[in-house]
Amino acid sequence: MIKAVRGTRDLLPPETGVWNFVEATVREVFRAYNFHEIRTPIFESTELFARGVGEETDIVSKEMYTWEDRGRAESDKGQSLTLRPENTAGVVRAYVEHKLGDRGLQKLYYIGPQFRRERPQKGRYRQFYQIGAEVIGPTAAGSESPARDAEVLTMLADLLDRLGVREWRLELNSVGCKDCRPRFNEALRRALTEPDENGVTLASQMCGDCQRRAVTNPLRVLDCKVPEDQPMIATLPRLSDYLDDGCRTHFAGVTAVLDALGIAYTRNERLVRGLDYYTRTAFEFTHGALGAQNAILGGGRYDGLSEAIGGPPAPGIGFAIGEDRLVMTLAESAAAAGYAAVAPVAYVAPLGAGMNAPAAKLVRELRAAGLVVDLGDETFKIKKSFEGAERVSAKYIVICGEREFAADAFNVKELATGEQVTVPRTELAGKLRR
RNA sequence: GUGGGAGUAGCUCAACUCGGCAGAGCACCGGUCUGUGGCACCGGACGUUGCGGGUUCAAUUCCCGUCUCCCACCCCA
Repeated sequence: MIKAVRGTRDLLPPETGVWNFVEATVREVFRAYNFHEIRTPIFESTELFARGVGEETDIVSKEMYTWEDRGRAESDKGQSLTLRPENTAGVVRAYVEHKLGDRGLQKLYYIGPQFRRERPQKGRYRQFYQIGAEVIGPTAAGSESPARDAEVLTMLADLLDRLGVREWRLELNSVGCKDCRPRFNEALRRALTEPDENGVTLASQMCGDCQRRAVTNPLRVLDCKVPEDQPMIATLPRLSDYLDDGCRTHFAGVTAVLDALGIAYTRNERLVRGLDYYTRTAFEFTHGALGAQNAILGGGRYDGLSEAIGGPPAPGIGFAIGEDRLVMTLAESAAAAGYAAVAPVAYVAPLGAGMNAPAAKLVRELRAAGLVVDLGDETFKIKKSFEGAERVSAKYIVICGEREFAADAFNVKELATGEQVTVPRTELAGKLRR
């Protein structure tokens, strides 16, 4: 048997109803904040991700689905293409390519599959779905303002509340900018790798991963979870002490709005993000029901990303929601269940040879009237038609035999009560609607 | 990429310890019941025991390999 490949899966009804509920709610909430949808290609030039996401990140260095696309002619050199591992780089590429900055501040959102070749586990798939949004534009359009960060965070809080997600937590930090972060990085590196009076470095006493990170990416030492390392991490320089005035003021601007709106957050000094492009504001919304993959969504500001891929200065802030994980937290949401459980109002049961055609005509009329109607088959015995109606949870069954079509009036039976009435064709849609 | 657990009917699970015809419940299909359902009874189909190899007269069972899922690390959403 041919099966879905490792790390991919089929989404089946009724669960697809929950996904539709999520996406419909997303579109509604994002629209209220005046975001517009953008759809970018599923694959892009490999170079986009190498430059945008960062050559040194795990995503680019070992998790991408990359292949050589053959050239047009035999002699042409092929082009390296990659299935998108995230969507921000694609959106910024489109922003640059279409000079969207000339139209002012852009508020864009996307919903779609992303691909990373990781070992699958709960809440982690090789094809997974992200819902994301980006605010990006020229500085003059206000793209750098902390008001935009706060607006994005507020929108997310609204979305989670509207979806019925309970017990989410917002963790917030500022990771500094291209000016102050290198200073902090250097201080961190020194603290980790400079020998003390006994000639011993701090890093050498930490776990293997941290010893490696101390050299390659000291920032990541901060979110090490090895218990033995925690006391040593506590002695390291604090990012907040190294933020320059601009970053400090910016962060204060974000929290001032959140405080005024009563949106709860936790300052997490050790929240650093894995993609190179993040600057200043970094955040995560977490949820307890997700096991080790507890981040429902993450995001932050990326003021240098446009330049990194060869575009004009275009500060921005965005996030990505792990839709698979979000749906997991919605298992008990009444709103999602209600949305998913839409049943047809009626099941039309043609009874006897030659009844399929007139029944099809009748059903088409009802559907045109805006009703959700299902249809049986003339070969079904009446018992089987009732079972079919039960199976799809129809409210009514409409019996359509030769007698009914002759009289142009139909027996309508409410399945739950057993109540049955005869209704003329012209009044049928009205009866079913009640 | 690393470590641990698990794969038997569409679903939930037995049988495995100590090798001897692969089973139950639910679901499915048909009938009793020809145009009024849900119940009941009777019957049916249920399977390459994840896949491949080995040991054996005989393997779901023991051994080896492999794949997939789950959990954790890692990473991230």
